[in-house]
Amino acid sequence: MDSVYFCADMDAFFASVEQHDNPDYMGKPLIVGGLEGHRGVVSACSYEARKFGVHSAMPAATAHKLCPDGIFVPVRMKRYKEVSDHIMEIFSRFAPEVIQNSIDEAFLDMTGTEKLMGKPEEVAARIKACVKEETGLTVSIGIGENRYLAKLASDYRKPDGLYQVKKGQEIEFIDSIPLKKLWGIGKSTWAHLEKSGISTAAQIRNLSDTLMEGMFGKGAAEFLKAIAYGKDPGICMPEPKSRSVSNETTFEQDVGDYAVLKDTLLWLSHQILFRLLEKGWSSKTLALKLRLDNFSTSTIQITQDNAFTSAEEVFQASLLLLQKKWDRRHNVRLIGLGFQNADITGAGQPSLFEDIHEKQNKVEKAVLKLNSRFRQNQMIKAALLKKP
DNA sequence: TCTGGGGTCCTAGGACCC
DNA sequence: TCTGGGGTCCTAGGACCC
Repeated sequence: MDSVYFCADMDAFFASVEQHDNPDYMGKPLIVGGLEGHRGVVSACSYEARKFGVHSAMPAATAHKLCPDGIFVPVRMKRYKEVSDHIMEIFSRFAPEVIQNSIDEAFLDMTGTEKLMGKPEEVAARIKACVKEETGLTVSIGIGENRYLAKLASDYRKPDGLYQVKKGQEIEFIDSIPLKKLWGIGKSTWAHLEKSGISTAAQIRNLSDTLMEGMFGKGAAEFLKAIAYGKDPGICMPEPKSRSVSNETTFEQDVGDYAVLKDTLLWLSHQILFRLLEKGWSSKTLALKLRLDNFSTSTIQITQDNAFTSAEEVFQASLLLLQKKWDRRHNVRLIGLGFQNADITGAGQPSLFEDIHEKQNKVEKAVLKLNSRFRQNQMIKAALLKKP
């Protein structure tokens, strides 16, 4: 039986949600994120804004220069998550297996559903109509015999696209897309390819495996070979090999004051520990990330024998890492803290003895509960306030 | 232009063990 | 005295994606 995959990818998702929620923004250049006077980048923008050259990940200042009359709004992640959950639920009505790949994108395994559901293109059209009717948003759907082709196909006719890579036309399809636009080829790989005189997928197919390996290393060579033939290089892992939880913050002005860094680490320690506990995970490895005023970035991490159990413990460890990594010669632009290699089995084995952090752990779990209730209260309050 | 925040995977080298 | 091969764990950095 032939495999059939859909990749469903929302069009300009954050910007479309904002336009839908605020009809005044419809048809206008709308930019989410990249607020004036702040350090930051554009998270998403409407197709009207793209005409000015604005795109996501663009620095705020550049976006303002290119599109001075654009409407700039802050990111409302909670709202996008709500809409995302609704859309994923819609997908699950049509597909036996839905793998969510990001907030606005999912892979649907439609293999073997044709008798029950109809031809792939017809089902895709029904999904698009359903999403449009229930959320007012458009989604582009790509269809292919593997997830990689489906992913590229979802991008092929954006926005509001529907494209199927037909059997036997995989190579032709790959060759119709500029090599540097293929998923998985970023800035560095493209620079490397160009330097090696490679600019098309056909060239990659024509080079021997040995030659490719010599130029790019085994892993990258296999990846490039796979995608040049339109094969799935492993675009989404059903079970991630490791999990992490991290928070980071970029200061509006670079910081040289140790006390400020210390305060920020205290805050970050609570954030990441709460989030870790909320998920029911545990971790023995704490990582500190620093970005200095010259934009150089480095990390340092430590692995203990036992999982971290209290924010105070995390905080103390983070201070040690900071002392090791920061020589005070440069001010700090960004500081971040994260747990690596989290144990997600929930078996986060409590130590044999009631250790000194045990009490604190209990306190923090209680605070965590309070916190989530507090958030709900805040939401309720906010909702009440909004009513005239 | 002046560069967010949250993730995942890979690589290479060192330590340590058998 | 010189020196293997494999495995695992850990670290730091890098690449890429949304």
